Amino acid sequence: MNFLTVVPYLDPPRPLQYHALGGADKARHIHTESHIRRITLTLSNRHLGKIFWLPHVAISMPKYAKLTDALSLELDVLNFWSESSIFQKTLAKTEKGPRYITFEGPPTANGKPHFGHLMPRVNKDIFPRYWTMKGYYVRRKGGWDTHGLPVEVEVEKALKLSGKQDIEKYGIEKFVQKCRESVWLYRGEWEKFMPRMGFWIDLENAYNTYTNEYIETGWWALKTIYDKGLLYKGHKVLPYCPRCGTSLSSHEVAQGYETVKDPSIFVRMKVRGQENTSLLMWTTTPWTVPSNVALAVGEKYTYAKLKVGDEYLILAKDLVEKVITDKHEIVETMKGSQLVGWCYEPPFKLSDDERAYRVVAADFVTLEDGTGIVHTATAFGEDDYALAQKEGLPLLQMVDLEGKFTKDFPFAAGKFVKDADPLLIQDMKQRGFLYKSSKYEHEYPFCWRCKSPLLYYALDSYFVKTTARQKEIIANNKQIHWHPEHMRDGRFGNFLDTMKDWALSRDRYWGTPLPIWVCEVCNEQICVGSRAQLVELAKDKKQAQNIELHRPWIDQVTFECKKCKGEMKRVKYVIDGWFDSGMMHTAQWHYPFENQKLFEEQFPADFIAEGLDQTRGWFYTLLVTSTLLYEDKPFPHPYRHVIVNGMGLDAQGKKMSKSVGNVLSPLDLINVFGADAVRWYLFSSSAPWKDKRVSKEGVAEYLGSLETLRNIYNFFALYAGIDKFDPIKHRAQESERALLDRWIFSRLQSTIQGVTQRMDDYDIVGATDFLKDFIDDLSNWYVRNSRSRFWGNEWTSDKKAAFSTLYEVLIELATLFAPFIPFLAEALHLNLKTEEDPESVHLRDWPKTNEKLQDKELEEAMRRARSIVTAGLQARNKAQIKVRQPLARMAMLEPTTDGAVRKPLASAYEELVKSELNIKNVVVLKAGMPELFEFYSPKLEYDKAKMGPSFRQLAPKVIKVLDELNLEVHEKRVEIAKKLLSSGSMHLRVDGQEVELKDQEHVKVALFAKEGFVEGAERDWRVLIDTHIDNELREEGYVRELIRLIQESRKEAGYEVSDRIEVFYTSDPELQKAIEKFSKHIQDETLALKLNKGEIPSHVDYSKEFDVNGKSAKLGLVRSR
RNA sequence: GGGUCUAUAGCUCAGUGGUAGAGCGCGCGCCUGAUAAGCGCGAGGCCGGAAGUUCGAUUCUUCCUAGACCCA
Repeated sequence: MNFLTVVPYLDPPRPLQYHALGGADKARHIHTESHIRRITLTLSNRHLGKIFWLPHVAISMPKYAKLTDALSLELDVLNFWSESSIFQKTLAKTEKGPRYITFEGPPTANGKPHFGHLMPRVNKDIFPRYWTMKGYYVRRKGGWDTHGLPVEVEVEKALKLSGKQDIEKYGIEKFVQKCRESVWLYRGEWEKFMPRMGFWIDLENAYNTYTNEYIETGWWALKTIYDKGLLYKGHKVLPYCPRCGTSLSSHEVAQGYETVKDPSIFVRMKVRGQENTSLLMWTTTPWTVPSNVALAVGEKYTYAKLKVGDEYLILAKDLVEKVITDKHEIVETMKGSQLVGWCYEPPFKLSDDERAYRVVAADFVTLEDGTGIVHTATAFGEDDYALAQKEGLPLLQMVDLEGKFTKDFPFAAGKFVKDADPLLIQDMKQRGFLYKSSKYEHEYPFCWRCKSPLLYYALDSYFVKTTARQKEIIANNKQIHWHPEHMRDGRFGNFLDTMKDWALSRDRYWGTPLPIWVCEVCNEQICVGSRAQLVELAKDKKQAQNIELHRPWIDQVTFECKKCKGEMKRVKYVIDGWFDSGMMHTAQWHYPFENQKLFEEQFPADFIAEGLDQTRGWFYTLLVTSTLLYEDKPFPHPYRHVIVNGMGLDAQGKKMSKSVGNVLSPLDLINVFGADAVRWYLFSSSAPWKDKRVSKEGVAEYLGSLETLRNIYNFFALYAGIDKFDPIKHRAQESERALLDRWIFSRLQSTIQGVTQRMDDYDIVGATDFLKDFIDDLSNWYVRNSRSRFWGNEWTSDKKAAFSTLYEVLIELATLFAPFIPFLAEALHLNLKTEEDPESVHLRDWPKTNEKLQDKELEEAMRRARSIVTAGLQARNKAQIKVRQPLARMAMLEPTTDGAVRKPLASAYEELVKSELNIKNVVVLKAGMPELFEFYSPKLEYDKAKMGPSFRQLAPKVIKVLDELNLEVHEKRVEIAKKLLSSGSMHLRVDGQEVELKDQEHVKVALFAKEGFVEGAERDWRVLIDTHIDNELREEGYVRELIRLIQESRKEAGYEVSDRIEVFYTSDPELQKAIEKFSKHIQDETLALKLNKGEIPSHVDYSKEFDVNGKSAKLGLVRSR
């Protein structure tokens, strides 16, 4: 059953493959990757002459093929998916089903995919796969974020342009064209990366934020918001680069902080009406002093009036010692609130406004630095600006957009502000306003592009009045299920609580143009909400008909003002790119212009996923736009569940960044371990929202379960292949299933239940825990104990049961694993499925728990059996008797802890325990049973603390007697213990007096392993093994050892599992006796047709001398034909 | 500077108001018709630091330190 013919040569090169013809299971793959240290070419002799080197050629995958190399497996599976259109088929299958909605947070394809893109995408893949298998139709429309400043910046770099002047010189039209091309720079990489990681997404129908349709929906939204009165023009203080002539986004500002020394000046502000008295103000930006309009104080703080020399200075009392180094005395203290309303004389009086130059209260005043009296220049700080709004202060703007003083300030007109600092300081000093000056070290933002110091600048901007709907937005958020939960009221909730209006406009080129036209004459304003409206209003309708909605073309469209017949022109702005991506819930469908039904069906999303850094980004913009637009829709929208993933850090826990050079590309990892391994690592290592220290070693640590899964399958495949197992023909009836079979089925049901529950709760790591536990049980208990059941020659009902069970478990397990590791799951399924099964594991239905097969009692009983085995192995370990040496008997002490009657080991489990521990008989001991003392020796344990109160001065003597009794011979102690247990008390004669000691109260019978026995314990089980080895046991031990040695030799000789052999041997006489006695058994076990005693002939394939439990033997093997 | 999160074994992480667990790694041993596997045992931690609440704190509170993210 081959499912594959040719695998295309995918980038990067697949590893060289050595393929031995004559058995796919003998194939070995060699990687050049360093993680595989050992290269094994242990091919059997027969194959050695037939090794072919076949670079880049696929191996076809027969039924029950051995799965070895994850990379070729995944490439094969990718090929299968694309050739058989499996993704499309999963969609077709569920088309009539209920809807499960996800949104794709669009990436920008002008950067290469990195690890930060992989992390949310594995989450965005697993849930759609899961819900699809549950019968839901999960449309997975892709999307591209193609607008915005980052794109412009990339293009500027590429064209070596710097700033807006350069761009305009270059030509906006040409520039915009370049932007449009630039966004697809790495599209090819993205289109390779996403499928390679196993991410199923519909890229053919992906939305794209720069299309006219997408923009039109944006316009519709803006118009809707405008009509609600929530779009307005205002001022915003923004970090601004005077050289580039643009404001910077917060992200850009964050990149450019540097520690610098700025002047630190203390300035006297002379109080009006008070002789010789000044408020002492502090600032680190002398150039803003001319624009000062107010001083801010904290109402609650205490301020002190000082006499310094012959003048009076006022500042916060707590800062006096820090600031005033001259001799001084406090003459008066007052609250900040008492200062409010005072007027003062500034060094530069440039405003005639009577509201200027007074003291106001502000809550941003701190006593950290300065004087507690804060310089307020309303045009140059966000706090200052807000204060001006609140207090009605005038706006004094002495600096132009190039960062130079205007002619309104003749003293330094035309000078760049930073250059004017020394002049201003000098001037204030001369005129007696400067109290003192020094240097101050602090963090200050610089333009990351040109290194100019940024100025905080009040600029015209259009705003969305989000604060008008703050209550609704918060209420909406309350209904959203955040994972982790603390996001809702923590980081995200706090952000909503301190929400500010959204500064929407950008004085840039490549973005959705703000659809507002303003009359040049009368300032009449129109917000356009559609292309149709644009045409209707345009002077040149033909021009507007098919216009490209970007700058510069859209700027050419003008209207005639209905009021004054003047010309209306579009404002020059484009809008924040975040508005685009935040509108994807609607704009991806070009709603409301088309797709009405589809939109209603696909809104809101059941689930979205993105990184923690999107808190203020996508999570916020989606929520805000949706809350503002859809006031009638029930909360929550536009998403119900959101999984926030942490960041990808390097192995040292540092953020990955290009400049540090610690970036690990996702493909680097995938090409070493495969996508399944990377996915499994991300799913199972820790909760999604934890930061991940990503490294090859880290991924390798989590390979365990996957390798075990592959090994289980390979075990099955080996025998299924040899015996030509047919799942239909050899299917065992339920009644034929053995205890172990019923157990693993029950465990499987519990696992299905657990995984389903966790996945329904969006708890991925919880789901992987269930899967890991099951894999462990399946491998270490089911397969381990069932091996011999797969070996028989005849199709007995037990063999059928074993094969059927493991087969059914594996195929169900592949189904459960499918959303997690889609490749390996698919490969397993392809190898296991019958004609009746769907062609892909991803077309299967999600398993349902079959309660009939679930038996909690059975699972618990098996746990007991396993505990006993563990305890038994522990005892063997202690006694230093290996498992291969059979032992006569073992005893288990039935647990009675907590008074609860523990279920003993049911006899059905006895065989399991016996074979695992290689022990012939098992005895169950109950407390109080006389047989106890065949294995255990009793001692009397006493509690000194209780002796005193009961026996007073006799107590020490009673203790002494008890100690002596404990030194008696075993038989004597048994006698005492029996008496105590049967009568509940014991009588001692001490100092001529008779005392009675009560069982449990004064003394207890403690049990210790009798000589010749060794104890082991696990959970509440105690187990004793009889270490006595008689001759017969010793002989059996020899035999078992010998069998193993022959098996090992067979392997060394390179024989097939089913080859018949002939054995030659010479040995120690004692050993020889045993061999003769058990020859039939040895022959059966090793497929030996003959055991020849005597010298090893020279023609044997293999011979070696061995030490068999201290006796020497020499073996020689020949294959019989 | 502010907010949120994190800090537990060498590594990656669980966990609990009663002084701690898993997986991997390491050491020792075992098993082998799963062999690039499998099993058992063991060593390893004053649960980031300090203070408080409490009979008792790794767990709750506060502060500090370090890291991450977001905001300034």
